[in-house]
Amino acid sequence: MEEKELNKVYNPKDVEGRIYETWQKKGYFRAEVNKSKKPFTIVMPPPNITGRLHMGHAMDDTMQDIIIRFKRMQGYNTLWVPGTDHASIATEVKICEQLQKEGVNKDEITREEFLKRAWAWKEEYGENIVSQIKKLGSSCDWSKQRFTMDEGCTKAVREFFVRLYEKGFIYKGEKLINWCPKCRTSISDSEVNFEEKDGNFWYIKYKIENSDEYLIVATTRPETMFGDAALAVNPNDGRYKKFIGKNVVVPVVGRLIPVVADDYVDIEVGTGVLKITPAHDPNDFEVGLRHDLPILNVMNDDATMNENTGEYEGLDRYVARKKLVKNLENNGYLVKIKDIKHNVGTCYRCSSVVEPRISNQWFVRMKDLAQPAIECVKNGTTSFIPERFSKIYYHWLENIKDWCISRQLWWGHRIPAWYCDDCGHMNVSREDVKKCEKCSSENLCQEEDTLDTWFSSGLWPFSVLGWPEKTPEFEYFYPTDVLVTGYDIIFFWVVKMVFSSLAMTKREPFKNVLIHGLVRDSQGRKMSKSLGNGVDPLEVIEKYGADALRFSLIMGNSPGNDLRFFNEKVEFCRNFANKIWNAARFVHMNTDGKNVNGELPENMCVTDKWILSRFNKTAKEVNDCLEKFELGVAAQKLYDFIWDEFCDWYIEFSKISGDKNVLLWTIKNILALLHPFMPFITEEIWQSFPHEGETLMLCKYPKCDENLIDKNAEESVKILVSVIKSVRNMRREKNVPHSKKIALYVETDNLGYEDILSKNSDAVVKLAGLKNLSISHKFDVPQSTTIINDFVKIYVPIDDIVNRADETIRLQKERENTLTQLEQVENRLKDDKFISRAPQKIIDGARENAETLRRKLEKIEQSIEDLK
RNA sequence: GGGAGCAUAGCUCAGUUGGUUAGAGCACUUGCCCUACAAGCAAGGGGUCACAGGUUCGAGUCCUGUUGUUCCCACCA
Repeated sequence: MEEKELNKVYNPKDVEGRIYETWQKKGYFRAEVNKSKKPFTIVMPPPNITGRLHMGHAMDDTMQDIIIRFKRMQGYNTLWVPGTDHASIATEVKICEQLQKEGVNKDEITREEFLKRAWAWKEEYGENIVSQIKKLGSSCDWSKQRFTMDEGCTKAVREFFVRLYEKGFIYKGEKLINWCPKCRTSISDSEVNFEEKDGNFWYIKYKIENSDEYLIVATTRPETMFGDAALAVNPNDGRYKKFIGKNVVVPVVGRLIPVVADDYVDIEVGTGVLKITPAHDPNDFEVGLRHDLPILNVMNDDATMNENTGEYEGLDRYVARKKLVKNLENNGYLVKIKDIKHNVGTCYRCSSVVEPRISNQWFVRMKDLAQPAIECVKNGTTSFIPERFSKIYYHWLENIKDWCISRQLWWGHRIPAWYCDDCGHMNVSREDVKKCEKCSSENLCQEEDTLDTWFSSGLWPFSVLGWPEKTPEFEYFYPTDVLVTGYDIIFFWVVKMVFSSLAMTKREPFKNVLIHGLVRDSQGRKMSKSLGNGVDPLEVIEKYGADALRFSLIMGNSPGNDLRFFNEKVEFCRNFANKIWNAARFVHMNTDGKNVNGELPENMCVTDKWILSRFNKTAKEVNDCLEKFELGVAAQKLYDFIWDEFCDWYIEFSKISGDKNVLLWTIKNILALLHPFMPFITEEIWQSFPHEGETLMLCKYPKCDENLIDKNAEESVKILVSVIKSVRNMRREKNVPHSKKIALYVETDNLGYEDILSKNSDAVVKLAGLKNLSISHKFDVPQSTTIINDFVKIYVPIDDIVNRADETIRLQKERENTLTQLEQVENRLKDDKFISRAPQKIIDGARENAETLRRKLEKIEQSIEDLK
């Protein structure tokens, strides 16, 4: 890139692709182990290979890129590892859909054929999202890109599984799990969403054996009756005490089951009698265990009724329900039907109603693994930002249940267990087993089930660095510094990474967890496919540019809070980019070919000193905010400084006076300070100025230089600005257009004020639209309007517009306002408690303020006097 | 049932460990092409910081309660 003329309007499309390619080609994103430098590591949450970039990713990746660019410019050896997730259920669903389109059913092809398709799918679409992430400007080390099912990750998964198994944390057993009949797999508790749906209570009579008496049970799922193992009542329920121990007849089915007493039964709910179906309800399962009840499964994988349901076998659960209710009604067992609303568990992937079901699955015993994960945050090894999310994290871990990790899917990490056909022994091993370790038989078959996706993504922060090998990368870059993710994924993912990491590496996976909210639509609704309200980040980039999108997702947003997405906001961020672009054009016009090198001169005028002071203060604030991950505030500070102080004031001043080296110095440092937020435009402009080094992204991040903080200069410019603003204000009040040049008399007995105003009179004349500026300690200007600001008294003679009566009224109003303010301050200063307890700094401030107001009041009163 | 967030200008949101007169963008009003920028410049109007108490010299900020609202967890008798 060479120096060249800049267009009048910034066009991101001409810039972004070209710059990104250069960055990548030059290898600026690459990180190598270098023990002489301090590492800073972020591992990107891997997007699903089924995914398309959405606003959530855009925000997540922008946050990470800002942090990583900041740290890179600070001199850290920064590594940002990207990658993708195989997303077992989501991808399997896609493959099945693809098959269906060809008229093929999943059971009609072999596992091998299926996997071949899945890999082909991954190859074809898996990189889509990667190219989209690049469009954002993300500076990840693409040479270290990983995939949760690549060789290394697979090795890590096996190592993790076997180690947990050997320590007894993994077991296989018949337990009640959530079953999705559509995906035909088990899913974990956190993968179930509860949705409120309309339903019914069916009140059904269960006759007591050899008696005319009966108990009435209210149920929402009558079809599970076939699996009833008992009725249960509360032992303290007087109504039913006499039935405890007796048998009842299951209607229609005719089977005898006992009435048991159990505290779980709530006397208040329903009829106070509960049917116990251990194979199809988690609570019933527990009750069943306590009373040693038989477990009778009544459904198939696809939620049709099974062989235990007689004539109902083969019917879908809802068809069977209808038929059964009819049957109950016809035979006089149905007492009544009540409409209710209740929460029904649904699959987080396909939204089908989940069937709780007894099943033989693999589990991780969580309790002992959870404890260190709790400790890790409690003792501050890992911190949540904002802190409040640690509460959610604790609550979840403290109430943790065993984790069902087996899935009846093909796409994923197949569980490394081999069953011996001869002796039945189960071989669990890191390597594929060819021979039974017990009987040496070679008749082995591997477990059909695969592992939950989160089982492998839980290892992500360390598996991507080479674990279980002790690679140099793992030794150097691990633990990572910060994880950036949304609050919706704390249970799914964050907790799993923490406990897995602690168990395997003995270290925390990351030092900080920066949590952000959801990106919502302009009405505050969640962006979703079904609502069709999603905004495509790529379209936004196309229209406004990546920098504008990035800035709009960050500015003014605080950690952990949701963000509403408005095109208008992107628009004003685009305008901001354009503002900088034009400021740069101005600098070029004033520096090109003029022997300006951007080195700060020895002697500077007050406005130069002022902008340097303001810049350094801003740099300090921005650095502080970034260290604390307060990206939204940092962006806001940059916006305010660049637009208000640099563009609106400094550039205007610089048209009159000031060293062009300071102008160039300031804009170049502004570009550096802004670079992590808006990487493309800052790089493009920086390249257009004379520069050292190849790229802005590897320049030193500006820090606050205390030597350039200049309190006097700031105070002086405050006076200039105040006078200029007073005049502009008066123009508006009196309807004097800027084109009408006016004479100005500034009265002050402060030599400092006089000095600063006379030295910068050109600036005041230009910016306030004056004919001339006179400064003295005393003026007598008849037929003039008088402005009294915090510093000086100003006379503006304008014959045709001054009206004595109006002037008096205006000044009296002014007097009232000032008086009220003065009273407030004086009251405070009269308060002994304030004087004795407030810090000296505040008291001094108040005194100074009172003095200023008093002087102002004096001047106003005198002016009123003069008008008489 | 348990927990958390939010409530600030017409709208969307900032507001650092409590500190003088509470900010921004958009929208609105008025005037401007002043040779970087009309995707702009200048100026202005608009707020009982949800309500009620409390702590404090001082509360948008801390504490308690109330109301409204959103979300998370638990839960399909």
